[in-house]
Amino acid sequence: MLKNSEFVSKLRNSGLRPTKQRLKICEVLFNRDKTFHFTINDLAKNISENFNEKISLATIYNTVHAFKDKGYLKEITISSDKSYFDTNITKHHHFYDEDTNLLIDCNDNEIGKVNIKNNITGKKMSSVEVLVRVASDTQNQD
Amino acid sequence: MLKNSEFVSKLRNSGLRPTKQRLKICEVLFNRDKTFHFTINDLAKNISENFNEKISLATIYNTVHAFKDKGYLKEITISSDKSYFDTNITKHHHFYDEDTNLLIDCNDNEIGKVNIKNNITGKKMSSVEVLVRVASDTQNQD
DNA sequence: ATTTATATTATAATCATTCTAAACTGTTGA
DNA sequence: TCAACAGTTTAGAATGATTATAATATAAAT
Repeated sequence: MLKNSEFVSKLRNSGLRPTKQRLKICEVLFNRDKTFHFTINDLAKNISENFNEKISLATIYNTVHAFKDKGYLKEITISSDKSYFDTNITKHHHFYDEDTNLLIDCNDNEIGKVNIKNNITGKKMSSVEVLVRVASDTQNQD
Repeated sequence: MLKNSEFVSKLRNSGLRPTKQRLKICEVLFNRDKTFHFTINDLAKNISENFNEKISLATIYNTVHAFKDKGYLKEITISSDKSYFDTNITKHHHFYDEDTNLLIDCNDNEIGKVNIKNNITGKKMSSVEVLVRVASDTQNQD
């Protein structure tokens, strides 16, 4: 639950001008109690349906990517045609419900630490992510 | 290292007619000692450069998807704009080298068993996959 | 052989994303 | 305060990967 002036400094601190559009997107994404997952399409729809001001689709793309680059969002790719963004930027894993197409964060008490015994020589690990796909017992068994 | 007659029965057994095009694609994908990763583009290029016969891009898409649906290939999505297919269909995890854009299979002795303590109620886990992104120490630290 | 279902093909259509370049806005500092 | 500049937004066009189309060809069944 951040307020407008905090978004202004957050943006300024990362070299992004606090424009009307970016502040609106901050409000939609970060002015909440809980983190959540969204697609670009979800976000565009949310803004156009719930607010009077219209933000161009190009700006939504630009802003989401800028926020991702600055580390305010994480991207989670489920399949070639489904990309989600996550406002939870801490290290965590996901369940993906194939019946509902919903992503669900894992708590640390749900998936234990992944034990990586050997890394590629000369490389640094930049992330370790687990995706557990789930589906109801009676379908999607393929 | 399978031979042509084996591909014919493999295809017939899964309800796919053993056409010239599918057999050629089988040969390119499965007539090898080691499994490997490829993109649709890699495969199309490989076929057009190394063989006289030309296979339509639509057929390559259709065939790769048919093979995936039948369980002869696994798809690995790295980001929204990069999708790889893997001829290794056993359960395993991956390293992704962000410098070279290369996928590397993990052996079981490189990543220990992922310990999932709680699944979503009423759901069956259909897959558990770990992706470890790596990059050289001197770049891609963001 | 003939028929029927399935597969291939070139090309067109689609759709998400990115590009473009003109108009606009935030910031700086005179 | 206000010009000047750099950064931002915008609508619409361009791109590019994937999928649809519908005519032709091929495999399998009768």
